[in-house]
Amino acid sequence: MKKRVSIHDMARHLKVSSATVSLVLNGKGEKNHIRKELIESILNHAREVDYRPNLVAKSLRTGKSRIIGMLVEGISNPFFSSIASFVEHEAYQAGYKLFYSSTENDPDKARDLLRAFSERQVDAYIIAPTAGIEEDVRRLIENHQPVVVFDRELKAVSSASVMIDNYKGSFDATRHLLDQRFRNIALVTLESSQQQMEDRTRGYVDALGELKLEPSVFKIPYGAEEDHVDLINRFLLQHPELDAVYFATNYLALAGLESIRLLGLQIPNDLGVIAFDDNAFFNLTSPSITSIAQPVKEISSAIMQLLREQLSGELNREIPTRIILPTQLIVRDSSAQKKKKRSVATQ
Amino acid sequence: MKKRVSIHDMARHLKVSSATVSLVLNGKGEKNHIRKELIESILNHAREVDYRPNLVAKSLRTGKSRIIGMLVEGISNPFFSSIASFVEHEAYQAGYKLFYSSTENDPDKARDLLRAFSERQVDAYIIAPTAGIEEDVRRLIENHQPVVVFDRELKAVSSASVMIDNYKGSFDATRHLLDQRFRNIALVTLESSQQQMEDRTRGYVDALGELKLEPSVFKIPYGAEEDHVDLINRFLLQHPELDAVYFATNYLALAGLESIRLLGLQIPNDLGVIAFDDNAFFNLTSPSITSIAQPVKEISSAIMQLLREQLSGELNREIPTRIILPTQLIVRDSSAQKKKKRSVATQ
DNA sequence: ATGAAAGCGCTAACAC
DNA sequence: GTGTTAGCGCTTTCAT
Repeated sequence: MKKRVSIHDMARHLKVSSATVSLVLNGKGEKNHIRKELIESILNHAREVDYRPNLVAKSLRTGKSRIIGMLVEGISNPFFSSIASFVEHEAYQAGYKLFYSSTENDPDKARDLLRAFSERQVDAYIIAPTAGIEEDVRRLIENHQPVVVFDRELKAVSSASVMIDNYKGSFDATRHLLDQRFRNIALVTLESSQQQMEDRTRGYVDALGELKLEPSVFKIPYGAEEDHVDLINRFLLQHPELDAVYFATNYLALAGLESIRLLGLQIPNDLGVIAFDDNAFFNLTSPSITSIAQPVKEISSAIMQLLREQLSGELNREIPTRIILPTQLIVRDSSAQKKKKRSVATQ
Repeated sequence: MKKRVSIHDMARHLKVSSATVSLVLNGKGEKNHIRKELIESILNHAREVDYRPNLVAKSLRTGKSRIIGMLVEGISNPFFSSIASFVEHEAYQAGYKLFYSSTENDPDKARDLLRAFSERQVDAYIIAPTAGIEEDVRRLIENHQPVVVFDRELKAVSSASVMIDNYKGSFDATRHLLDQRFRNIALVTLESSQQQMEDRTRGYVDALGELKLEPSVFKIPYGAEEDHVDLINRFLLQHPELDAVYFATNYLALAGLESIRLLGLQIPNDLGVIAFDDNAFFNLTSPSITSIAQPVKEISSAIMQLLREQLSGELNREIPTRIILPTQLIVRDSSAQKKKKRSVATQ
């Protein structure tokens, strides 16, 4: 194994001091009035021996790592993986590497990963928080670490954050179903106290409330993804009066569509469908699926913008910035206007 | 900002040496005959002040980081994100963190990331290689770094690797279409010299060859995803003789299905469809889509197994292990037997 | 215009 | 049983 060459090895070889080499390699040669030719020869030699700085040593010395740590719920969730992908791209341009990891909604794992990031001296944190890590995030902020929270509000922690307007998105979606003459609309959501899920539920309830309709909320326990289809099957069978279903998040929609297929129900005639979170495939199913799209790209840019402000230290205000982005209703065939017949029958 | 407490701070406070603290904190107190009560009080104090070791310093000292670096093509590709997710889980159990990053199939970015990993002293590498980084990977292996390559062979570099049998998977898929009486089958693939794509093409060509049928391969330039649909549209319009299409990778299938929808073609009567890489949605489209599934979970386990062998240093053989996993053909409606009429008409 | 030296926080060999 | 010490590779101030 060729031993890694260090700055000292090169200094020795060139008969200069390691300080000189360090300065030159960091582009501070000019500024420190080092001879042009010396600069040249140091640069050349470094190239020759394929010098690779040891960034661990550098980090230890400078306290910086040029790494951003990102915590998401699950990287296999397309919403998070596409955000990660956009943010990574922008971070890369700004000279940062992005390291992401999944919490699987487990506060212990989340805490553990946060700790791992902190122990590795990441320069900033992007967090889709899971309930129960309020204290840990608060501590980061108190210690003046750059932090941006997204997707879910962390109640009782005041941080820079990028959210979408879950309430309005949900209200509009429900409203759209009502406009299309659906009247018995169920919401299938997660049994979880996540703020964004509560906002979506409120939006749904309020939209129904305007027409004095009763909500019908089905809460699915978090985890146990393999049971989702069964649970939804059972729910739909127990509620033949329903004429539309609104799925509050992407994987519930997936399970729900599977369930509807298994039960042999026709969309939208037997059951209208709308889903929170758009998906490339919603355009390809028959019928295509109406959805509430989150502005993934805008969310990513907003995250990086808030992060850059903090990293550059420009930001000194005590009130952290909060960016709230609108969702977009994408109307497709699964919410096509109900035929009169059944609509009347079920009233 | 509460200053981070170091091992020295604690040593000073407890009036012992930092070495003692270090030993105790690393669980080597017993072994080094340190008094039970001293151990206790050190542990207690550490808890009290919420001591967080600086792993950067630790890494610098030990040369280890307990980090595995993983390079994938794009984390927003469900194939890679689900592998990442499984590997992360297993790595976590083994006490390693997984940091992943996307190459976007750009050799420069790949090299850059590999370098970033190496500069950060990662303990092992998992690489879905892009063409052009042979040298860099070879160098890692020469330097006795644990490396596992997956998804794509790196010609001319001998490394531990986990592959799937692309040739056979592709052969079987084509064979299946032939068995279903399709005769004019096009392959839509990427214009790329990636080994796995070539293997898939060979499988397709050979299966057709058995019936002395001519292949029809359409190669799409890499990148420019927004043009994929257009390109496929044009290809399909120029080849009305086709009765089936085989998409060589997941996002091509996505674009292809979109194109078929836009052209108003009926699957499978106008056009049979089969796709490499399964997807949760293939079950939900109408008709459902026949696919060749990669054993994602098995691939992930195999990767970690090979990595563990190398990390534990058990493995001294010169011939690196190569694991090849089978694919699975999942027959759905998009490849349902062709009706006689058109099949005859097009001959 | 360049070098010497201190030190980032931690570990491990060796003293005592 | 516990402390001393010497670095890991790098940056940066200060001296020359």
